[in-house]
This record gives sequence, C-alpha cells and structure tokens, in this order.
Amino acid sequence: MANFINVILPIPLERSFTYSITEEEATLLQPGMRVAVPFGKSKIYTGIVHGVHQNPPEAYEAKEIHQLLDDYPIINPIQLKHWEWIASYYMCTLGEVVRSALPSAFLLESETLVLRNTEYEVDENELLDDEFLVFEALQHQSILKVQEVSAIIERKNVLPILQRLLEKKIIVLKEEVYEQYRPKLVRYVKLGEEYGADDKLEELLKSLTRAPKQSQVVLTLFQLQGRSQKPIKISELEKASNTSKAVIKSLVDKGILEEYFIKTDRINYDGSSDESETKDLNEYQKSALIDIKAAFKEKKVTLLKGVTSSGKTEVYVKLIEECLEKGLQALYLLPEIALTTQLISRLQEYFGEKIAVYHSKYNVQERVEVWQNVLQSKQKAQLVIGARSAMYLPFGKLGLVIVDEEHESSFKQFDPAPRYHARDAAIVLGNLHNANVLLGSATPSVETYNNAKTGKYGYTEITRRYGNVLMPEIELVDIKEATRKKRMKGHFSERLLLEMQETLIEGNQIILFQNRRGFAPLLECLTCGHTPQCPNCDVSLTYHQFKNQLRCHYCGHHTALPESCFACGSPDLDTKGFGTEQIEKEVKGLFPDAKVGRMDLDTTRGKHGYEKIITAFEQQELDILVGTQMLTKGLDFRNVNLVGVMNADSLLNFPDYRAHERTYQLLTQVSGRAGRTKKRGKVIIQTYNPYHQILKQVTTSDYEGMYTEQLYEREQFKYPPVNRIIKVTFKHKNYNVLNEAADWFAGALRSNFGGTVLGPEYPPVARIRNQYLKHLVVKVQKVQSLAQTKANIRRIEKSFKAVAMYRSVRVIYNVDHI
DNA sequence: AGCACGCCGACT
DNA sequence: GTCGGCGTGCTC
Repeated sequence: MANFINVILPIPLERSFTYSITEEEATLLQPGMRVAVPFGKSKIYTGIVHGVHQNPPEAYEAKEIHQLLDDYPIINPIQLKHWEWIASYYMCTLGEVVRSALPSAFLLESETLVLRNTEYEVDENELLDDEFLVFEALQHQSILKVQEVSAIIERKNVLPILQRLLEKKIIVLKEEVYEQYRPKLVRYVKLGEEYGADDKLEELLKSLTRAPKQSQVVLTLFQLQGRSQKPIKISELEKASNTSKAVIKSLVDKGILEEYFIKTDRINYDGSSDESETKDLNEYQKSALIDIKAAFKEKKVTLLKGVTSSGKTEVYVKLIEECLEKGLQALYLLPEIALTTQLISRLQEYFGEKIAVYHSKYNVQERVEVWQNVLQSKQKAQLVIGARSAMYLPFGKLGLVIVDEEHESSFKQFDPAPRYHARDAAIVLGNLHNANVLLGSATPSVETYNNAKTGKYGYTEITRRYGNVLMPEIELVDIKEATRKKRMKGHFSERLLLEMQETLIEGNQIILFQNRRGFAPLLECLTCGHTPQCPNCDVSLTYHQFKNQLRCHYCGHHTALPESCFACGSPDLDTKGFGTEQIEKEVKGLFPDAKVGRMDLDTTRGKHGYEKIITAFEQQELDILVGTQMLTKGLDFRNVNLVGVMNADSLLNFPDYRAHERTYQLLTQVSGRAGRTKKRGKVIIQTYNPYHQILKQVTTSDYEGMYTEQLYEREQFKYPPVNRIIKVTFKHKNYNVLNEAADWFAGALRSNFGGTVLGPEYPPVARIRNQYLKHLVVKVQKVQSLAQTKANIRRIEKSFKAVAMYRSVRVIYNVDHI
C-alpha cells in the first residue's frame, strides 16, 4: 500500500502538504520528526511530519520526500496540539507557529550549488564573457554558491546565465541541505599509541633532549595525566607547560602526541555544584504559599499579587523545588528585560545546574542544545527560565508554569505572526500538561485580576515588603506651576533637585526615569520651523547625539546631521523634545561632580552592554542612572534611595485604552526601585496634572481603586476583559487602494456584526517603509463565540481577496491586541 | 513567504 | 535590441 505524510512547512500557507514515502520510511517516520522535502521548482525545505497515512491525494501526484532529518521526533504530540491551538486562536498558519517555535538551526533550507560538468568537453570559444568567468572560476574552485557566482560576474540576476551554462552542459546544479547545528568540539591530547609502554617513553625523552620545549610538553602531559585520569585539553596543556601552540603542533605532526575531539555542551553552569538550602519563608510568604497550594488542588490558575520586593521569588522557589522533587519539569517565564544575571544567579544558588536559560541573546546553536536537553528531559533542564519563546520547548512532563510580571505587555508578540500572548498560551500549555500555573505580579493586569475576582483563577497576595521595609514615599510635583513661574531648571523642578542633592550628600544613589525613546529629541529649524522627516515613513527623524545622526525608529533610515535646514537653508537648527540623552546631559551640567550613567536601547546594544551598566551601578561606580522602561524590571539595587520620574504625562496621554492601567503599573514598578533596605525610599513624580486620578492612586498604592475604575471604563467602551478585541491591519503601498480596501472590509464586517467595528483609522504612524497602514478593531462580546467570529472574518477575507484590486493588500490579524 | 513566468520601460 | 522592473499565480 502506498504511504503518505502530511507535512507542515514553515511558511504562511494555510494548507498542509502531502508527500509520498516508501514502505521503509513509513515504519520510521512519526509525527514531530523533520523531513527535507522538495517544494516548488527547485527549493528544498524542512518540514515537520504532522501525520502518516495511506490516503493518496486526489487532485495531484504527491512528490517524494528528499530525506529524513531525524531519528526521533524533536517535537512531541502535546506541542503539536499546543501549536495548533496557537494557530487557530491567533489566526495564523501552523507553518508560522513552527517558524517562530523552532530554533532556526532546525529549519534548513537548500542552497543551489554550481558544479562543473566533468562529462563534457568544453569549447571555450563558445562561451560569452560572463559564462567564461564562471567557467574559469570553476577551474579553481570545484563548487560555487549562487551568491558567489553573483559576486564573480558582478550582477544580481545570475539565473539566466546559469540556465545557458546548463544548456551548454558546462555545469550541473545541485541542491544541498546543510545541517546547521554543529556540536562544539574541544581538542584534547594524549600520548601517541606507540609510546604507551614505559621503555618507549624513555627512548622518546632521550630523542627529545635537543628539543627542550618539546620534552617539557611531554613531561607536563605526564604530570597532568598522573594527577587526574581525566582527558587533557590542548589549551590546558599549553598553559601548564608554558609553551606555545606551535610546539604542541610539531609534536602532533611527529605522531608523538595525538589529538582527539570530545563533544561538549556550550551551556554549562560553572558555579559551585552544591545547591544551597532554600530560604525559610516569612509568615506572609508562608500563608501565600498555603493559599496557592489550595488553589492548585482545585486545578486552578492562580494569581499571586505581591508588592515590589515582597519576596515573590522565594515563594516560586519553594513551588519549583516541590515540582522538581516529583520529577516534573518547571517553566519560569519572564519578560525579556527582567531576565537579568542578578535573578539567574540567585536561582542558581538554589537549583545549581538544573537550570536552563532560554532567551533572545542566545545564539542558534545554544538554543538547539537547550531544546535537546529539554526534549531528553535531562537533569540540566529541569527548570527552564526564559522569555516568551521558552514556552515552545519540548517539555515532556511539565508540572509547573510560572509567569512572573504577568502584566507585562511584552509577553505579547507583536510583529511576525503568531501574535501570541505568552501568558495566555502558557496557561493553555499548562492545561495540556495538567500542570499547575501561577501568575505573579505586583500590579496585575486588569484581565487577570478580573479573572481572580470572578473566581476563575485562584488568588493570594503578599502585602508586606520582605524584611518589613517600608514602601517608598511618593510625592507628586506640579511642573505646570513651576514652568509658568519659570522655576524649572531644564526638565528639573526645584523639588527634585533638592532631593537629588540630599541623596547625593548622604552617599545614596538615584534613578531617573524618562519614558520611551519615542520622545527622543527632534531637530527643528529656528527660521522656518521645519523638522526633517523620514523618506519612507510618516514620522519625524529623531536626533541622536551619540552618533551625531538623524534616525528613524521604524525603518532604521539614518543620515548625518545636516549643516542647514533642508527646507529653507537656514543654518540655525536646534534640538527639541527630550529623551534620556538630554536628561543625562542636563544632569551632568547640574551635578558636575556626580557620575552619571544612561541605560536605554542605545547604550545596551551588544551582548553585554546591559550587564556592564548594571554592574557599574551596582558597584556604586555611578551615582545617578538615567533610563527608560528597562530600569523597572527585576533589578535590585540596594543603595537607591531616590527615584525621579521626569514626566508622567507622556505616559498618561497615550492614545490607548490601556494607557491608565499601564501608567499605574509602570510608576508603581519604578517606585519599587527606591529604598529596598532599611531606609525608607523617596519617589518624586513630575507632572502637569498632579490631580490626575491615576497619579493619586499611584501615590496611595490604591490598586483596587485603579482596577474598579478601569473595569468600569472598559465595560462602558466594550474593551477587554468584558469584550475581546481583534485588530485587523491593512498594508499597501498605494494610498487609495488601501483606503478603498479597508472601507470595503469594514463595510462587510459591519453588515455581519452591527456596531462592534471601529475604524478604519490611520495609526499614529500611517506609513512605514513606504507601506500605508490602516487599522480596524473588531470587538467581540465574551458571550459570543470567538471561533464563530473568526470564521466570519475569514469568510469575509475570502471574498475580499476575490476582488482583483485588493489581492495585493496585506491583511494582518492581531487577536487580543494590547 | 519565495519564486518563476510574463509583460512593459530605459539603457549599452 | 537586452536588462530588470514588478504584477500574477503556484507551491503537495
């Protein structure tokens, strides 16, 4: 009987693809294994086996697969189920989920190689110039990549030439798939086999009397071997014998030494391996733990609301400990910015080498290793700490999922599909594994708190800071008055300056928080008021002092700082607005003796940029740290006593139904950085609106008040958690086509579900990379079936795509858009 | 998403 | 006359 497999390809296509396989392959292949399959005219893709069956496709002849890539499934059935849920809930294809879930080293693509056709005599005179160049190159180098051919003939489009060469039988083409993952091999040395016996050795040393360096190496090798039975690294030998690579190499060349390789893991915990006892919990933590366990008994997702530095982590540690003791795996999700070395080393103290970390700073090779370790349920991957993508790992028996800083909007993936919320997807994953799920936050999202209030989730809280440290004192400073009376020094009120002075005198540290890089300075012409715009996007370019450039945040376009205005030619240009750079500059002017550091996207680029600044601040090499959002998470600076928020209004005035909730969360989190030891910390929030409800709630830590008010507003305006929203984005390079298309789609939606469609509207930035954008928001009542709504939208999309003019309009769905 | 095919303007 | 621009359609 003929055998077939359904294959998921990592591309945004709805359909799955059927390939035929041999009888033998049918016995080997299982869902979750990778296969290389031909796709289209010449490409070879990596696909995931979704199912093995005997039903031949009716409308076409199935192609054969190219090769098997795995001996065992690298994706387990629970994952496939989970991914199917993600694809259906977030309205994307399974292929897109696969692409985002797998480390890219698992997804191989073919590369076309150009080889010389050796079975054919070539008459060089027959060749055109370009063809001859390729032919000549193949004399020196037997294999060329298409890209290399392109470089040789200095042209982009090389396929026609290759086509001609192919017809003239000068070359052959070959599609090759590479295994991208290469195990890391470490070089070791041992004595050559023939020198094993004792008498041979003496002989050897004698023969080396005229090469003192070499005999030194041999002797050192002996000593090292004598001391431990472990294999000896070349690097070790080199160091111990105090010689050079060249000496060792010559010994290897002579056959006296032999080198060999051992595969090693890239990720290794290099701390001490003895795990310390977990700390005892205080009474508040203990009672929270009891509540959590009770809720877990009922199989409920549970929310732990604990004020900043209340010691939530210790509670997690206890739960993780129990989970690992049962032999189950644990997943600890954190927003990317909270994944700091500080936190990881703290956990390593408890769990030692059982921890695997998984996040964006890891390269593809390291990710593959973590994946394999989790898949094989290895000891060193019992606890996985990671950013949102860690929930894609191949857990076999997950016992506990913790989502810390649950309210963080960065858990929602924004750009490439799947646009999933890691908190929600992790809850689904937990259910599939029958695992316990704990959400933690000092300032829970309105949705989650609502779920807790209505009894859908379990709930517990810790209201005291660890060690009974007092919550910081928060003071609002009216800068509207101060500005009017001209009593501001730059962006600093007198009040803030005074507090800063005092703090510095006491020898404590200060954090200044300036929201968003988006408010970065602009360049403005003093004569005509013109501000340079991005040629590809509808935004003003921002000025970056650091490189003396104008930059676009959306497309990365940049130019050198102009000498004169583009519009009127006037040389009088000034920088407007205010970002972290500006604040840093002002602080340096106001406090010339203080050491000031800055932390934002610009200064933390690169693998260790972030850590460097944190360490410098931790070690008190800096007195004042100016920064953006990244300052708010997971950092524990003992000596910070003052936190200044430069301008709270830019947060409040965000055109978004979540702006108030977010402001509350952000300000509360920033405030939490102050006074983490005995002395009570101080927070100064500068604002034009000191009577704003949200700011008052921040100063009094009135979460409950904030929640009640927000919930009321959400109910009024039909936003989550009362309703679900699906945002539909249209993208096209032609302005008119886009408008028409968006209107058509909105009309079709409205005639389907009445008044719950907003828009179409232009987003604040209506053009990015020369593509115009328009949004629609669909609000779905919780009582309505979400699945039904999605099916409706999909149906409308189908008729939409049937209109020729709209076919090229990109339609993007964002379910539960934040 | 890629990628080939096919039809039109701007250069050697 | 070719080169390469992008609109259109297909991929098991």
